[in-house]
This record gives sequence, structure tokens and C-alpha cells, in this order.
Amino acid sequence: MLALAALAQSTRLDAFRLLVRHEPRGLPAGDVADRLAVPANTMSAHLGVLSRAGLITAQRRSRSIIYRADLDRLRELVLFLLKDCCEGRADLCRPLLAELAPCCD
Amino acid sequence: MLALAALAQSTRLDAFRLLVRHEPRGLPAGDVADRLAVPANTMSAHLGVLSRAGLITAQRRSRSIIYRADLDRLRELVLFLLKDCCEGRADLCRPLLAELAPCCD
DNA sequence: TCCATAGTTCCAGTATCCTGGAACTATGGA
DNA sequence: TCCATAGTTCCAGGATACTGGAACTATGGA
Repeated sequence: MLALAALAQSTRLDAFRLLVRHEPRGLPAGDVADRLAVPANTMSAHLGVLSRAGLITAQRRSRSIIYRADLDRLRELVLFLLKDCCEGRADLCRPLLAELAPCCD
Repeated sequence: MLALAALAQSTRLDAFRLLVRHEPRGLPAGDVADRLAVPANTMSAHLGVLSRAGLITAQRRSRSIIYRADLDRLRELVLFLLKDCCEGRADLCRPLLAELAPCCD
């Protein structure tokens, strides 16, 4: 799972969460670097990893490159983890999902 | 997130999924190593990482040490990921959760 | 007590990842 | 065309992780 590895690094996890909070507008690479106090080139490498993992998308707008979190991909990742207990074991999964529901309220 | 890093490694992810499939009975360390065709000491190191991340628990039974997946911890991890889009953004999270529901059926 | 089994810890070699300086590319304004 | 801005790529040093051989610790049977 590439996405798991991408999020298993604190700077990248921070960057991803930052981008999630800025959906659907997104943030330019420089802003991400500034807000997390990371050099631009280092952040660029991390954004590259997240991007290759499909967790974020990049789109140039004039001189900036706007990064956006891909929430569909996040859903896929969550689904992937949940499936581990779903496959043939709905008895295990159902209560787990039930506890998840209040997360939105 | 220690748990993310723990699962971001293929052998460990395989081991964890294997243990999930063997809930609630669990599996001895040797069986995990055998089934995944990994040397015992290598697997022991990986099980240690998963254990320290709280994703599995260990309990000695006679000469064997039985490992079990901790599904509560998995739920916590999933919740943690989902919260990224929930916090103040229920509009983003709700449809995501809705798509999750059929996973059990 | 002696031995076999089941796991773990120690350790070192290899590989992979993270980081940031320096140079490079793209864009737009003067 | 020249310059400033925004990002990326190149590269190398340092740190961290993965792996498995060998030695060690626990448990239980003869």
C-alpha cells in the first residue's frame, strides 16, 4: 500500500491534513512549506511522494502549483483497512462501522 | 502515528491481515512466520513493531506466544484518518462515510 | 537433569528514506 | 529581453529501517 507508506511520515501526514483542511480550494506548494516550516525543496519531495501515492493532486495556476487532497483516495484507503475485517467476517466489521458513524456529528 | 508506520511495510501488513483473519483465536508467532515464509527472527522483529504500535497483542501459552489483532486499535486508526475530513467539515465526511457502509454487506 | 521446541535478542551488513544546498525550469511583469 | 518569483530536480551526507545468522531465554517432556 503506497498510500500507507506516504502517510507514515510526520511531515507528509501534516501536509496531507493541511490540504484536507483546505479542500476544495487547495494550497500552493509554497504555502504548505511555509505553514509547516519546511524548506521548499524538502516539501517538494514530500508532496511528490503524496502525489505518486495518489493522495493529492497538483495543478499549475500561473506561477504557483496548487495541491489538493484527494478525498476519494482517502476513502479508498479507509475502505482497504476496513476490508481486512470485513472479508467473511461481517460480525467483526459491523460493530466497528457502527462506532464510526458518530464521527460526523 | 505509530500505527500507520507499522502497517506501511508489506511483511507487517501481511502479518496483521493474517492475524485479523484469525480473530479471535489468534496465531502463534511460528505459524505467522511459516505462513508468510519469513525467518522466525525477522518475523519476531516485525511482530514487535506491530505490538509496540498497539495493533496486536501477545500472550504466552505454554511454549508458544499467541498473537492477536486488536480490532479496536484498527478502528481508532480508521477513525483518526476519517477525522481529518470530519473536523469542521461534516459536509465532506458524510458522503465518505455513506460509501463506507456497504462494506459489511 | 537433559533435551527439544518456540521465541526472542544481539549484531552487523545492506538498503531505503529524509534532508537541504545548489543548480535548473517555468511563468509573468517591466 | 531581463529580472523576480514559484517550484522542481540533482546530489550527497546522515539517519533509520529491514534482514537473517548466531547466541540466548523460556517451557515442557523423558
